[in-house]
Amino acid sequence: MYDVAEQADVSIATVSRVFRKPDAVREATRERVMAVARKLGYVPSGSARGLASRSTGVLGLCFPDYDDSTAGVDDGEITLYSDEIIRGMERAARRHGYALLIAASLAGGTESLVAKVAGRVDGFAVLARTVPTEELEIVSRRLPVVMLAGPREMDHLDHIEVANTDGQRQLTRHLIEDHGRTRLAFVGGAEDSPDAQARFHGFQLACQDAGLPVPDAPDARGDLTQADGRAATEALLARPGPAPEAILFANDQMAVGALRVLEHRGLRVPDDIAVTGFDGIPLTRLTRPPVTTVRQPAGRLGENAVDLLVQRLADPTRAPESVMLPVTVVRRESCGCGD
Amino acid sequence: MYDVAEQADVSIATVSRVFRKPDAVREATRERVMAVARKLGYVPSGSARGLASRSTGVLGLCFPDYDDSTAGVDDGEITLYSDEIIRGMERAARRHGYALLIAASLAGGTESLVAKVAGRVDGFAVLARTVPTEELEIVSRRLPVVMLAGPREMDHLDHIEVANTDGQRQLTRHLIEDHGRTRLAFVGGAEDSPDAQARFHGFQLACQDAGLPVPDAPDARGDLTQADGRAATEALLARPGPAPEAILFANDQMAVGALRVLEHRGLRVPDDIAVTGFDGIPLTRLTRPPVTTVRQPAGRLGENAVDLLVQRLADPTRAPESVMLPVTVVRRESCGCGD
DNA sequence: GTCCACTCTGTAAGCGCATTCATGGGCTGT
DNA sequence: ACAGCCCATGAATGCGCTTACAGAGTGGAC
Repeated sequence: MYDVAEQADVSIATVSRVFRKPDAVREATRERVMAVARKLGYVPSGSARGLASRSTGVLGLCFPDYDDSTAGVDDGEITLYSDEIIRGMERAARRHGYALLIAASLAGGTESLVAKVAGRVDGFAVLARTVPTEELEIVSRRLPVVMLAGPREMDHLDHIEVANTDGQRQLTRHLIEDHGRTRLAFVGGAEDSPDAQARFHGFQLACQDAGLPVPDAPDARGDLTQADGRAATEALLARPGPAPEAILFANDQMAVGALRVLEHRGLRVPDDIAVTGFDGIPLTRLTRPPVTTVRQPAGRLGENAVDLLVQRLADPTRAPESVMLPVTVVRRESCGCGD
Repeated sequence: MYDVAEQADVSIATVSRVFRKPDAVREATRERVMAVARKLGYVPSGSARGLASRSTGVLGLCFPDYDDSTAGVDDGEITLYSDEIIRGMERAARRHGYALLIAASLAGGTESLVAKVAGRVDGFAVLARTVPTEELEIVSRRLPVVMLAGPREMDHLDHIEVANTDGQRQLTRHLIEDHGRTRLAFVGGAEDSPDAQARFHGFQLACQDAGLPVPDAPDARGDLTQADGRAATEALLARPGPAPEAILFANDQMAVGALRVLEHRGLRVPDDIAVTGFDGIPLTRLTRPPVTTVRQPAGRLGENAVDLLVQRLADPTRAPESVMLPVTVVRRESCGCGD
């Protein structure tokens, strides 16, 4: 910048103005500066600007590394949930003039989040359970943080969640009322998965609504993978007594896994047994039969996150907001609906 | 930082050391500082650090916004190519201690890339044709840039591409030699799509290899969407003379589109006519029949990009490198292979 | 011709941190 | 007990930019 100023025979302040508020500089001067800048290949330092202006123009997103968890064994088979969120955030951020900094949670100890993201952005979003609460607590005192999905752990943060409970409740009701299934089994996720919990709760509510017996716990649990879906299904079918008329899974991957087991056993879906999932991953529409599920608006999660951040940046005194994003029951063949 | 220093009764230099080189500070001091930092919720400013240390610890990625182009009409049906690249880069970047800044190309004029990304990162990758060459030219004088996919436009940049030509050539040879198809039709992309061009060229080479007539241009073109795939297929079938024994598409989306048309017309795939795609998107394995295609290693594109950047950062004098990533022919039913 | 009101540009003071260099204190060895 | 060393720390400088603030020029109204 100093070089540009010198060669254009102006002060660095003017160079700065040319880029920040071009209107404040006479046209002749501006063009002269621009020309020199181009010639010299001037690239303004984001760091310096950030330092001087106390804002970086960047928003952040922290998400878990799915490497060895939900990713689904079948390589790249699904658009990962977080991919959609990233995309949604990127779009929205761009609209607002921000860039997006992303970082999967790193094993690198406490320093990680703070050093990697918090110091470089004007605000950021965190996928629930990605970052230790304590650390969030600290960081959120310095800059806006919005929590994505999962329950609201810290009530002074903005927070966006999807209507897990309501979605599962609707889906269950559909099974009961529209398809007359009453012998239902629910396959949950790990006990510490809030989403899976909420979905099970929705299942409970629907049972209650219909006057069916309300179970205390899922009939089986799995780790949200296809393999666990298969295992859970085997387990359910091995139970004494009549087989369930429908199995509701806490997520799609498990439901898809179940399909294979059922087919293998000669059980027809949905005639002999209905199957449902949750999440709305693309895979569900491509299986045979296509799986009835509940679609999560992952992209909108990201967009809303940016909106909240931008709003809070504009007015830090706003009251923390908690948004509940609606979900959509997607009826397909696996529950008995035509396609 | 000044506050922390004051309350911990040390100088700011010591606070800095506690975070940068903890070993250089006596343990007692270090813990005292850490305690105060935690108490105060100290978050080091990335900008200031970047300024002082002349490096940001961030790598960047510029990619086109697929909003209204390749995205595929079927909402979220595919893992977008760039999603995989993002993921690959993020992983690799994290391994090397970098964070990732992403920005889809923005309509915001020339200022955009430079202001948004270049100034904030230590180096970045660009998906081919995302950024005007001239702008890249300028920026690449200041920091490492690696070009992803597409032909090598600037020979002083590091560059990674996938073996489009070779892949299509192999695939075509497979069709000819292993399935005995000789009446082939190729559906290309837009004329200014280097990837599609390269693939067509591979097709030409294979024809030549086999002593078949070598076409000058694709038999049809489309915009890489399913809709265009359908249209192209209709067009081909409407031509006078015998129908082709195989249609090779420049990408998967078009091939998938074709499947529907063929089924509708009562043509069996692959018995009456073989179909192949290119890219290896997940969708291809889920159609009926599954589509033979060529898988692109998108994730590895991203990882390699980071590797190149890191290497160049370590040694700016290295000679520019051009990496060609191998692709894999994935044989499935649509070409006549068993599944 | 004078004075005022603008417009455009320059001056200078930081922004929060890393880092070099100097300094002081403790320790070793004698 | 003293010289010599090293380790831990502090003081000071600068990274490249933004942004009041002030100053210089320009034009118009009187």
